[in-house]
Amino acid sequence: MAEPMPNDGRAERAPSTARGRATLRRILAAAEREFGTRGYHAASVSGITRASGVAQGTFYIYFPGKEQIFAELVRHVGRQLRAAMSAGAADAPDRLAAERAGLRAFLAFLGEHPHLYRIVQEAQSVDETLYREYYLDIARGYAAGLQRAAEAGELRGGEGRVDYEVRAWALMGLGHFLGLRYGLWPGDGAAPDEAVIDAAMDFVAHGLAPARDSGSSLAEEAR
Amino acid sequence: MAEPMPNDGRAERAPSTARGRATLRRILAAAEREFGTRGYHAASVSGITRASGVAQGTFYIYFPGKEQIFAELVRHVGRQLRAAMSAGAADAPDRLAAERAGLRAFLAFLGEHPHLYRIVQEAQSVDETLYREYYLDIARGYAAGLQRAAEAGELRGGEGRVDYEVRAWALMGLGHFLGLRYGLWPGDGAAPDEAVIDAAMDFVAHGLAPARDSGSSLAEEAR
DNA sequence: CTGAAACATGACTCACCTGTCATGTTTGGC
DNA sequence: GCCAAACATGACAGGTGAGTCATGTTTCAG
Repeated sequence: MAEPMPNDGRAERAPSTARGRATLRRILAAAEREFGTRGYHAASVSGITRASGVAQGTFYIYFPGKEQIFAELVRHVGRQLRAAMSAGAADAPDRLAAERAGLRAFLAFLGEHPHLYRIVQEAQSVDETLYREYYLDIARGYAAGLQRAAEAGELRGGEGRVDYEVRAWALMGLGHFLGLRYGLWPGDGAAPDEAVIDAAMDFVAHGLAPARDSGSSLAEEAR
Repeated sequence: MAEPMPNDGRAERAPSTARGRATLRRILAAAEREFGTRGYHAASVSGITRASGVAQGTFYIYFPGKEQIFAELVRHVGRQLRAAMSAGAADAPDRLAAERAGLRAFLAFLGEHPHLYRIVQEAQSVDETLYREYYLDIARGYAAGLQRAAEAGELRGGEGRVDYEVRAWALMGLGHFLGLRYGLWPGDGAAPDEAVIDAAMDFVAHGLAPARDSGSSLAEEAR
């Protein structure tokens, strides 16, 4: 215990002068570029200070260290992404339409800001807790929304809390991987987005099982 | 000649003596532990050599550098994971049952070897190409399998190549995220795996859309 | 106007790590 | 049993980058 904690005591405070606020903004902007293009480990604090035209020591007036500014950026990108998706899904007539609009907005965001999403993903190796919280947090609201929609008759009902949570994670994973494949990785015969979205929503809405309960093999194989 | 080329000419060769093979094995085993527990960047070649009881220089007899042994491990873990999933799904009666068995095997693998999957995921920030190839490769086979199953009437048919590819990516993402949530991240009210698998397969089979006909999903047309 | 607090500087310290190389030691084919 | 090739050693060169600190400079409330 009692290890030398570098980032102790002094909680982060907002700068109190206009000059301070401007400097902070420039540091954050430079950090976003630096982390986004070079990745967490290749990025350097000196790179950030150089790019923002600020001295090495100035950085440490605003952040205890490299990890903390990174965490700040991850949370910031998360807010942006959610805002974009909410905006996209704002006036959908029902929940399935909202899912479609959200997926479209997500893919669009990745296409426009690939380096921002990269920052979020890097959190996985830089600070697993941060990454976990990022998704646990989204999942909570997501699952609740799905349950509400089910109770409103817009989706098939689940059998319990777990069902909605699982669906939320399934949908997040689905979006994430389609985002990787069609949003971040160009070429390789990437299909036009609308076709991808149609195919994805067909799956989301109806699943893989053959049409109608033709009594086919819904094998309830035990263990 | 005499240009100082770093990792030139000499391709990686298998050791020709028993001693060499043993040393290589020990280095790989230590590297798996080192990368798996500390992560790529915190891991060090010196850590690997120390843990394997081998001198610093010996490492470079077998690998050109840290990145190369990491890539080797990623591919190795990939093979293990696929083998485990194939084995799990081996005698499934139909494609949906195979999906269920594969998901179960995947979650089990993560639970048993969390640090191995971590290695694969780290590839994302260490060598994006490696990561991309990992999934593109799996997706190819996956999509083909889904298409075959659809043509055999075990799944709903898609409208074209894109549909199957999208489904493959959707299913990989679904598995990945359920793996994160229920395989790698303990606590937080993680549900028992069978319940998770049931919920996941219900979604995979039927999607989210409300049942159109009045037929309750509880009615099981047993034959 | 003034002085204390906020902000800024950048050379420097310290820790760490990769990859090399000159020098041994072991192996196994013949 | 011999010897060339394979394998092994570990000190070290060379590089990087995070975080510190003693010393300025700017701001703004009073």
